[in-house]
Amino acid sequence: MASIRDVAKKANVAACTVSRVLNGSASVAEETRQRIEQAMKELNYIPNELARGMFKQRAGIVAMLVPSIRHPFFSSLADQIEKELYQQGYKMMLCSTGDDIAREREYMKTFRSNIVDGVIMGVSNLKDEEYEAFQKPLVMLDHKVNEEIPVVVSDHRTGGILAAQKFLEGGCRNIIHICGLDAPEVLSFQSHRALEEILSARGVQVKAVEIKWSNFDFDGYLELAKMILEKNPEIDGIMAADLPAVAFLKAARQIGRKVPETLCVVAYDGTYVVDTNLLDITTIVQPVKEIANRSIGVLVDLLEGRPAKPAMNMLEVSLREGNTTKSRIPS
Amino acid sequence: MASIRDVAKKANVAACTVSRVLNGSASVAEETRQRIEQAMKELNYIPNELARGMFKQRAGIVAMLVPSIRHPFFSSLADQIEKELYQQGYKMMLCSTGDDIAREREYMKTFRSNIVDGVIMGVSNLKDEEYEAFQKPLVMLDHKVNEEIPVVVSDHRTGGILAAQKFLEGGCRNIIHICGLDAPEVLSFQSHRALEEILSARGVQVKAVEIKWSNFDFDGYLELAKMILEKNPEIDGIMAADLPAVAFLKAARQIGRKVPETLCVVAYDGTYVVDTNLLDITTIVQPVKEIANRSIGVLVDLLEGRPAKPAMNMLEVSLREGNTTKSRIPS
DNA sequence: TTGTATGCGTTATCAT
DNA sequence: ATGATAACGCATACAA
Repeated sequence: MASIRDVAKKANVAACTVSRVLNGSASVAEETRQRIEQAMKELNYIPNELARGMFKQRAGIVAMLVPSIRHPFFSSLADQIEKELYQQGYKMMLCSTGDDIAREREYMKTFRSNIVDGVIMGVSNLKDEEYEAFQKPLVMLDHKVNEEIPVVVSDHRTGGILAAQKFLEGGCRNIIHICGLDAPEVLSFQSHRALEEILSARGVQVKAVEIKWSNFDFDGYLELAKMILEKNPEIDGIMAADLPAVAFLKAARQIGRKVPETLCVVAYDGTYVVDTNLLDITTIVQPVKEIANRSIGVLVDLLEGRPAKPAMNMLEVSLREGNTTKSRIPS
Repeated sequence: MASIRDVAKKANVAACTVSRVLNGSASVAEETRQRIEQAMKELNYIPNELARGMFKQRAGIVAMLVPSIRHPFFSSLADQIEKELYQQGYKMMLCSTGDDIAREREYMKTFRSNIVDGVIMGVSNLKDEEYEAFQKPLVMLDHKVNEEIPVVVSDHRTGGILAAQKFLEGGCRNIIHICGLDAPEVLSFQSHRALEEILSARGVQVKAVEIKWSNFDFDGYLELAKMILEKNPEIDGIMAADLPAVAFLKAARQIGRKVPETLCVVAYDGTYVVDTNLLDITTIVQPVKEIANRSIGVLVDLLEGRPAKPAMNMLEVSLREGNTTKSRIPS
């Protein structure tokens, strides 16, 4: 690999002059510039970004950590984030933890070692102190650590409210919500709070069933769904992320439960998994594009030392009405 | 950020002694080691990988370039590749081109600048010379440049043969194959060759319709499918990647075409998009895990200077039989 | 066992 | 307009 000094030698100048041509950082005589550009071409020279990064204390890379790259929500989000980063002149390093705490911790350690400039955390199973001890710009998704670290999150409370209304309209009495872990800092759990608040006030039963996102095994979801529906015939409403929601629809069909007549299903996320389904699924849609845009906006501001925006960034969800829920109670 | 010299100062030793403790590269007195480890802890020291990489001429990062991170096939593959890389001690940098040639070229340039050690090319729209001029280990997916650059590819010819058999069994007479571009170096086109060879020998019409992978817009696929089915009522067989295949199934249902009675559909890839469908879709399955394993095996061998394996790595596809095709011609 | 000197490739500062 | 020098943080060869 040709270095800047090889180019300098070939063009009969000092290395720093080559550097000046490279960066346009100072005026160089036209004739000298030509010689240097010629030499760069002949040597097929490309600057070493490692050395550059070392000098500038900046790698030009942002890491994103997710539970699974395959997961449709995270792959859609990562796709958008990469696009945003590209526009801002950064590269993305996408890593996945498989929801394994040790791997998350290990990656966080790697990220501190100057290989990346900042991190988007799409997974967060460590203790708050560990995020607070991270000494670089960090943006958390769906997880509030404290008042300092920026967080980008969908308005899950509204998501829960919208879903609750659908269940009420459908006259449902026994709801199961397939969801993530319950912890005060896990903001997506707000959807469950809202659901429960509204529905139990109307005497509707709501039960949470916790699963891990990274157990991203559709057949497993399908078995779970079948088991739940068979063991609990009184269940008449399901809220779940796109993938488990689809699993319930498939399970319902297999055991002969009619949707939406005897079972209402609301999917949560709105990835292409709902689009590709033959049914038109009622869905709470997270604004993936806006999440990506806001996350990178906040992170790049931090990276480039611009004034900080508010730490809490909440974005609107929307309801897409399909026919896996009933619009009105038949009277 | 504490540097190795800060640690050295605190522990009253020279920097190289700290380095020795870090790497276990030479014996250090037990008491000295303790002092150093203590100092590292107190300073919350983490080695600077940029500096390390600069010295070692190695970044510990492998790039993967794909047309779209969202695409279920590529996100599944990227997920596996990341796992394989992690096991081998490398990080992955995942980038997408949106099938834009300029972006692919730009990324290739970035990848040469010592920021990554090698590249997995999941997209390849440049001229062969550009890949040949790349001076680092490269593994191409589905694309043969020459006899030197390693390529990992599914046995698409067999894929085409398996599909052709299904169409023959179903008595289909007019097939449409939704596929990528036709070029000698694009190996996935072999499936089309095989399909045509076998079917036209039996007097079955086969027509190729080219689409771009990155136009990853399900509604667009759906419109296309509806248009094709309505304008060509004689069509009785479809082969397409998972996503467009599902679009055809949805379109068929919308315009009242019966599957598999009057329309057979074979999906190609076998991502979870077919799993999540309510129908049981006949599918040619690419061995994603094996592709990832072989790709990284070959690449890491190159990176670590081990003897090169054969350049051509072809992996077996399999048929998963569903009920979007007929098993026997009703006589 | 430990320390000194040097280089990896780049760029900023200061000098000419 | 151009060059010499030093520094970024680390790891090696060599010396002590």
